[in-house]
Amino acid sequence: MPHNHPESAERPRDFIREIVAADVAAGLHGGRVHTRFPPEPNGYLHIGHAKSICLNFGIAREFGGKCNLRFDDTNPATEETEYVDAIQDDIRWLGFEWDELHFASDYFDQLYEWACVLINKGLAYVDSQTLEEIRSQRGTLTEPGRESPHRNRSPGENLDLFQRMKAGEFPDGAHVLRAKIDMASAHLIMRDPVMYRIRHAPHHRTGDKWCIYPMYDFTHGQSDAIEKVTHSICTLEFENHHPLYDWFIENLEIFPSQQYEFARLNLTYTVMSKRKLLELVRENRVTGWDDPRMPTLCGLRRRGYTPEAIRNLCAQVGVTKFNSLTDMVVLENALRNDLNKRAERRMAVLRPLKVVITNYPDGETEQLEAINNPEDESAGKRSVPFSKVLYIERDDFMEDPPKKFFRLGPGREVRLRYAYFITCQEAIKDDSGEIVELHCTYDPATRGGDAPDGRKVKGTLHWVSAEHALDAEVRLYDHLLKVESLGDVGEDEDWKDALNPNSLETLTGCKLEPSLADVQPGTSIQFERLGYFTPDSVDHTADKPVFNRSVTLKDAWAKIQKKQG
RNA sequence: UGCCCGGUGGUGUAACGGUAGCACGAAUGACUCUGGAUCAUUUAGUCUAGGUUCAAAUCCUAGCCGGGCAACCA
Repeated sequence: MPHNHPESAERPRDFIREIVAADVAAGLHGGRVHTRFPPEPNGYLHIGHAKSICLNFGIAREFGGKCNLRFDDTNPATEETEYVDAIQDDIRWLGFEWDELHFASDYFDQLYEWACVLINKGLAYVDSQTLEEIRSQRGTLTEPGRESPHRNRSPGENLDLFQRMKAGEFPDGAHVLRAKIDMASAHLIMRDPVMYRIRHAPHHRTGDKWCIYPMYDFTHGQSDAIEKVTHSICTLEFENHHPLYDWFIENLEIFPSQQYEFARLNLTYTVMSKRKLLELVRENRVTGWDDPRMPTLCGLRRRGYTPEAIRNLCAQVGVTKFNSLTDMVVLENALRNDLNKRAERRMAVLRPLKVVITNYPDGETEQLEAINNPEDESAGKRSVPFSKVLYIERDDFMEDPPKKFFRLGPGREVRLRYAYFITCQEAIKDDSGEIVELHCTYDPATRGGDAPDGRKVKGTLHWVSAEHALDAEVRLYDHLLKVESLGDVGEDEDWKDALNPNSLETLTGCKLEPSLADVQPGTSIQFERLGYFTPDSVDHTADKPVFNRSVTLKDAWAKIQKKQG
């Protein structure tokens, strides 16, 4: 069976795209492809949603089709306009634009009519039992359920009751509209599922118009049908709903949208449940939905992640029905790969150690030329001031260095990047024995960083001139969780005990090279040898710079230490 | 115990009855004014047992393991 899609040969393929391609080839719906992304506006989008967004919008783009954004807003208790706005911002930021914007709540009138259709067909009835009664009759995994005493009410009676439910004659919970399917079905979901419940609650869009609200199952497929969605792609937990999805469409005789399920994205060391993320926000475990430790799109954005990196991750993980757990390093690598090509380099010292160049003239300053991005010549060059007193990273000096430590130690010579070779002559300590300052000498002949005699050094350090340095706060982020997966947490334990207590480390008194004064939020910069950083979009000001670490650079020395340590 | 869906190196995936491939990780080496990047090499896999077939990761059967389902949530 040959594949005749040469135009799509290089695209990432997956089982859903193959189905779509086959449907197009077969001329289904005239070859039209229409998808939708259907978030519930009860929280912010996270990177798991990004996978769904890339899939749905990506397929539409690749097959010349359309993709709608539809808010699945059938539960007035949890949904808010704040989320509606944020979700749209995040989708656009990720790089996608919808063809049509819809709200399931726009279909409430149509849905009500369709409920009446089912009542008239004898396929739906009003049940007046309590929630507990209905629950107790549902049966178990192995035993069939029992039929409600109201199951055989006449269509006329049902219609009357349903209209009065809508008219607001009854309090919450007094009645419910149920589909009349099969209380003995092996599919629990088919045991007369609830279609409508009474909720005297204002809705973020329809206000007080309704006091009955349709359930997800009685909304989603029909919304797809109304919009003539050809491929309704959702995550695995809706697989069980598939027969019901089809049942409503068939019995209503409406457009036959087809549902397909794929596995949601799971990442190590983080949580992807909206409920849990909301818990972190409400309990102030994080500063908000956009806390840079959060896996939300706004959190990742503030952290310094780029849309490209997130889209690349989604392409790399693929689309399957296998319930997988993707290593966080894949995401981190996607960011490094993107930023390595684009981010300009600067020097910044996070934990400063003072260095005095004893043989350098007092009061002199010279400008040294530095390359902005070795991966991109068009990024040009800049000058960096050098003077007698500098800062280097505390980690770059060891009093008693092991063999594999290539940096500074007593009597050792290293290169200061773009500047000079220096040799450590003396480490000055305070009364408590802590090293407070290094005295070094420099070799004037090595200006720029090369020795005319061909002498080599093992290490190159970043540095900042003390006199010219900018003071800054730098926030270092680590995993939200200290365990790979919440699946490792026992059911009797509080999942929040798995939160990493060291997920944020705030450093003050960091020293930046002066050119960093101009960096605007939204820009990613590599601090050489340290990682990629970005000004914090909330707290950064020119007077008081605040940088977030997006991701570290790969660190071979740290790896050696870890292996030996 | 019922129903639905899955199981390919450490991780994520490809192979559509015909050479088990790719990426990430890991390891080694080269190069390097970032212990970054880059380049090269290596590592390691079809859940099990039967069956069909010239040929099975792929089809069939059974088992094992994992996920989901008993909200008036989505």
